[in-house]
Amino acid sequence: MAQVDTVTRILDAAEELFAEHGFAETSLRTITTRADVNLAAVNYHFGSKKALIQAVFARFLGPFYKLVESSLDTHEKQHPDSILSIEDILRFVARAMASVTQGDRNRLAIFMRLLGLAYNQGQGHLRKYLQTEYRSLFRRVMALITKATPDLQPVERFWRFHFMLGSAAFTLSSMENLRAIVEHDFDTKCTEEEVVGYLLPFLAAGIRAK
Amino acid sequence: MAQVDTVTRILDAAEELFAEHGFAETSLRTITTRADVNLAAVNYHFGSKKALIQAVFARFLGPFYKLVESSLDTHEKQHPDSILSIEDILRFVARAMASVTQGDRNRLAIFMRLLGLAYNQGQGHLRKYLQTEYRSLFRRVMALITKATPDLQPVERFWRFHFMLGSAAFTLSSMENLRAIVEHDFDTKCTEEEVVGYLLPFLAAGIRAK
DNA sequence: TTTTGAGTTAAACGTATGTTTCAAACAGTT
DNA sequence: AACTGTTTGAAACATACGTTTAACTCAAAA
Repeated sequence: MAQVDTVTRILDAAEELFAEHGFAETSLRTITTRADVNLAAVNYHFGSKKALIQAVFARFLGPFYKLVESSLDTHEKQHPDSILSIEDILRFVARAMASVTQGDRNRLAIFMRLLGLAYNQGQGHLRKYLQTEYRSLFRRVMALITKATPDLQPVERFWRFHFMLGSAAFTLSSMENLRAIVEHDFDTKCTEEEVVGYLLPFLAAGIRAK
Repeated sequence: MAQVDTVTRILDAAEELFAEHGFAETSLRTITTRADVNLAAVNYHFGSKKALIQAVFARFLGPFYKLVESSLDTHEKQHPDSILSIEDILRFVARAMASVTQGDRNRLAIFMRLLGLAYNQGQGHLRKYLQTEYRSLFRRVMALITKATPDLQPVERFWRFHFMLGSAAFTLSSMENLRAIVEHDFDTKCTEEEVVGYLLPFLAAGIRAK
């Protein structure tokens, strides 16, 4: 075993490069060079490029999944019959995300960009993967949102959920660029937390519209 | 000159295929085969694949830009001192978009996908092209939004604007996929207009939050 | 000490890509 | 009909890609 696990080094490099350039635009040679690892290592450890992409995802989504689940579990035990507001739900998710990406500032942006890419890039094998692996979490959150918005038609709720997802994925994934613009145009710096602080009320008001 | 202009046939094919599979995943051979045109035609007429992508984009951008500008011009002449509501502004933009894409689903999707890519693909060639080409229109729309939301802090308005942009870009660019899910999960079909009809109130409520 | 097996390495493989070439076909003009 | 500039066509080119191969390393087991 090397100083740092070869598998980990590959995942770290792939994570950054995928978020920066997209999947198809990032070659295994670029990844293995950045990871300082032999080209064949990817196919040896992961089997294929597709599998590597999924592994990059799994490394985020696994902990994220468990964190949301467990925090919802403990909350439901402590407050068995409470109905969470939209803001509460979003805070649960945001807290899990912040916790998973903690340590690396760029990691939230990377996570979101990967999510965005997964949704509308490639021939959808990632979306399929996401939907089958994380269906139960999706359903659970969706059920909470349903309780929080009882007057909404199911189809419209579905769309509004994805409007929220889109806002978050798009904005947070290009947060660096946008923050640079803010600094240039308004002479102000925005922390990551501030942006999320702006985002959540926007989302909550949107899903409650009319 | 052929039955239908070679250049047009290439653009049509590229448009569809880009929207369906993304840019890197669509080869010139696939495009030229679909367009029933010789492989070399792309490099002859456009110079390179990059230039083709920009040309596909320009075909939307030009008319869209002019349409928004002119419809805002005529409105301002007819109602010189009126203040547009957020809904009004969004409707202006949506109407121009619908008019440019003229009912073709894929065209709206690719327009949005290009927009999204141009925005957060760091050093992409599309980004510069978009920013120089779009700047004055962006400023004009932003000024209208400012008048419609006088109580908002400039920085927060900036972010909310991009939250809106994100919702639209993300959702509409993966509309095909999402509509398929809706059809499967809710046994209902959604027209493009219905989705936009869901979207606008969401955005308006979001930017007016609190 | 020998054997074993997972891990690494450099090189090669086959394929697909964007681009270039240059001759042929074409349309318009003289 | 002959000429001219533009467009098309089939083929080749150079390169980059994901993947595979086979020789090698080296620590731990036998």
